Amino acid sequence: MALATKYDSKSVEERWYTYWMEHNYFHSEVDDREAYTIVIPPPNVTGVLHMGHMLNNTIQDVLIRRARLKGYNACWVPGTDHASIATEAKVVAKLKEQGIDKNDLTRDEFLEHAWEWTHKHGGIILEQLKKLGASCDWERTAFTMDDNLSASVIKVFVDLYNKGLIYRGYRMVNWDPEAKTTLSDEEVIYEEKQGSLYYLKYKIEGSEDTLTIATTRPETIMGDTAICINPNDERFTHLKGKKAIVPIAGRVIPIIEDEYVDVEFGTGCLKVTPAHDPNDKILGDKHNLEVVDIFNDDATLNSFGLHYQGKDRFIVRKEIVKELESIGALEKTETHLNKVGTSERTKAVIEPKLSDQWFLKMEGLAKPALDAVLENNVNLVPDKFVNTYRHWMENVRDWNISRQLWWGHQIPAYFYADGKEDFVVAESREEALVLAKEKTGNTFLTDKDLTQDADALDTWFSSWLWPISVFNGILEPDNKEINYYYPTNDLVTAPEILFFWVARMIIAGYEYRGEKPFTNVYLTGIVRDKQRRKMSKSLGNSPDPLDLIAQYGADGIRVGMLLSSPAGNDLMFDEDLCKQGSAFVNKIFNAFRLIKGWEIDAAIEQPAASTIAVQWYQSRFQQALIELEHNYSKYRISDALMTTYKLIWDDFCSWLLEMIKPGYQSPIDAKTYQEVIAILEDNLKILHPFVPFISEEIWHQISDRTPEEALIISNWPKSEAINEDLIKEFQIAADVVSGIRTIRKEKNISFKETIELSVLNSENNSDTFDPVISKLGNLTSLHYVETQVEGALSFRVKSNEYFIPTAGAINVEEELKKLNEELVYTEGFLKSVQKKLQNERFVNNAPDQVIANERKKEADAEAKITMLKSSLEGLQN
RNA sequence: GGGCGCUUAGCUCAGUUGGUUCAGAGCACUUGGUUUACACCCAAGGGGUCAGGGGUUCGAAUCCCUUAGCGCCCACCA
Repeated sequence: MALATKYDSKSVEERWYTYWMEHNYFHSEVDDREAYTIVIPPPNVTGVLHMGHMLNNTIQDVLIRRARLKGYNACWVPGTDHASIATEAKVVAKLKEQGIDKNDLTRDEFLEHAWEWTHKHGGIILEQLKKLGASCDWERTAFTMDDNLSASVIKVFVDLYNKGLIYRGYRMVNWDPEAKTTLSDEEVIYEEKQGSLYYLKYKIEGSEDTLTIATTRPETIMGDTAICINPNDERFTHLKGKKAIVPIAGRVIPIIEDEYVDVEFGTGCLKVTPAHDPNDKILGDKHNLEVVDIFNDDATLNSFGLHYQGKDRFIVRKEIVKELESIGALEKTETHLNKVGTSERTKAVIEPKLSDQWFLKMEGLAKPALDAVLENNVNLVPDKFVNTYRHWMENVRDWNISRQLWWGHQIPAYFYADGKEDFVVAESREEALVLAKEKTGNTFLTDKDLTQDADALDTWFSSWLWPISVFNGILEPDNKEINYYYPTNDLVTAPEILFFWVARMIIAGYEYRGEKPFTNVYLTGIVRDKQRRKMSKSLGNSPDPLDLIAQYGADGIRVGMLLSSPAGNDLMFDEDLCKQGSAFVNKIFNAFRLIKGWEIDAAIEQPAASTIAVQWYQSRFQQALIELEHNYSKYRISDALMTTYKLIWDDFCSWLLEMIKPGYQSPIDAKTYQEVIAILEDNLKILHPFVPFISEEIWHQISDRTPEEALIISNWPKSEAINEDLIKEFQIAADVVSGIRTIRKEKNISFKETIELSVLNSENNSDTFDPVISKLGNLTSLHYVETQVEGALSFRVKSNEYFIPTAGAINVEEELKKLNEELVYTEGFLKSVQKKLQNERFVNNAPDQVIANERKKEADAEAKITMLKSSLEGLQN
């Protein structure tokens, strides 16, 4: 069948993905092979594919496909995350469009909408991954709110509570007034903002004196419960024991002393608002201050805000400054650069807020997870992240795991009777009731007396169990799947979530399996645009991955993404990389077209050039195989790709195929053909992880294959002996060919015009590759001579000299100049080598190998100088 | 403020324990090439004081000190 001249990636990709699915190659079952497992970092269930996913999943697919070829039982578990705050925000927004306010719904009604949304949009991203070629075991697709995964989360919560590790605390947390939930510290982004520092005057009680404090948040004066000075500050000795009056509010508050106050900053007087600043809270606790919370949940002022009640904090800031000014309480305003915490999701400015939250004690849990990384039981790639990891784990703080959201796993704590304080924690309502009866001794308690805590758990409280829960290892800790697939092998994810997720998975792994969750963590970089800006929707600088796939083909994008993305380095994405990727795919396709087009003639003997070319390539291939092994073992995926890229493009296409290519419309001998097909098949195997589609396509074009013979489940090429000498000899031949081409170009001798080559052989080099030189140099003849050839153009490779006689006259001047330049360089080189060798300390200290090399360099240079000199003489005569 | 890391060709990056001409790769660039797989191509080229300075050593891109610039993480003074 005739091959199309253009490679049609779209139809090929659809065809083979369907074929792979139909034959269930991605599916893994427990068997007696060794397992190789990856769990996908679950994308948000309602998310869409972005460039970061593309990079991340391409890498995972490369790893999993290679493992499959290497004979492992490869299992890549896909799935999605319920992403509690992100999804809930989307659902709230969508309801708003329909004129529905979340606050008017019951929890169950809201969840119904959320599920509807999830079913509608959920899993789109997984469909998109299929376009990329991701060979996930789709039968195992998991969701963090699947029944068994949810049950796992609840079981773990109860267990940790019973171990005394989960507690309830009234703490200052990050409050997102827009989403009306708390955020973990990691979800708060600090941004530098130009703000103002306001100097406010407070009257001293019982006198006409005032004191001045500096604050960035004048609206919080309504919550002031003290003024604090440094006891060592002599400026304020007269204030000790006095009281101050809050402007506008008129409340009287104590002046306290604490060394916490920085004498240098502002005026040295600090207003203390325990409800709205973490440090003030600490001061408040220490000095037993009253806590006055002046905000509602949406950051408008409550009744403590007096006439500002109901107004937003930022509006109040402006208005209150005016009022303070009008009553003479504003001394001055200075500009001030400060860092403002904002919500990662809603961008709202975070309000520190005191509230009842659930916490997990981290210190003891973190220890084994820290050791695992420090002792290399878990490897971070690149390892520069180890320091960051250690720093965080050594300073880990308790994890606030409750969120004031509905979408997610509801906290299994049940309050009973009238109290908001008394509760039991249980996996089910029924158990809770039993426990509550026991605890209270009140056997008349009924289900109606129980109220489950309204909060949901932090999303990460389910995803930290992911490598275990997808194999149901929490609910059935001894099932055969978890025992077989766990610990998994590699995790591929972004460094941004090293602590959010990776560290916590390691913690959960040791706590619930007594074992790490994975051995290697490959941290990808962030995908940025050419100006180094992070790709984001809001900047509009992120191309749509599906458009790219349509344009360049999935294979092309995969190559493009991998071409310049060493682990941990950001990837500067540039569509030119995709062009390069699809050019590579095109190159592979055309190499196959060439081979496929050859007519075989069994009667022809194998030409000498072909015999040697094939042997040479086989050794080169083996060399590359070793290099690949090395690259993969270090997770240097882009290097592995580059090794493959150069092997195919340069060695296979530019050298091997050119060496064995029969003349125009001439047939090829059967032996060479067979050999090159075998070579091509091996090439396809190492190409497959990077370009799965075209490799499978060509594999089947070579010959008809049964489903059992598909490339995706074939075997990685075997390693064989390498003929190093042959590779070295070839390199010399290749240099000779290059030399011929250079002369042709310099002297305008067409590449089609045949020429003759004479070799003055001073070193008895092997003539193994002479047929190759003849063919690629387009020579009429190649012969060895004893003396220099006069009236010929010459060049030198190693210590041999090559002559190309020309019809026209030689430009003696030019040749002399060239020879002289070469001579000067070689003499200079020799001099430096000899200087080294004459240095006694070098000869005494350097290893023998190094000295031997220097001696060889010396000898080579001397031989070359002799040759150059005699050439010069020859020319001058 | 504390900690970590980076600076090599126009761009993105390799460079393993200091020692084979070690100063490299890919892309980009320049020049030449149209029947014979591929112009998404072939061939031949140009290009770097390895951020600056100092030191250790027979020998430094590689080790030490220092200066400058950049990045990340943590904490965060109202």
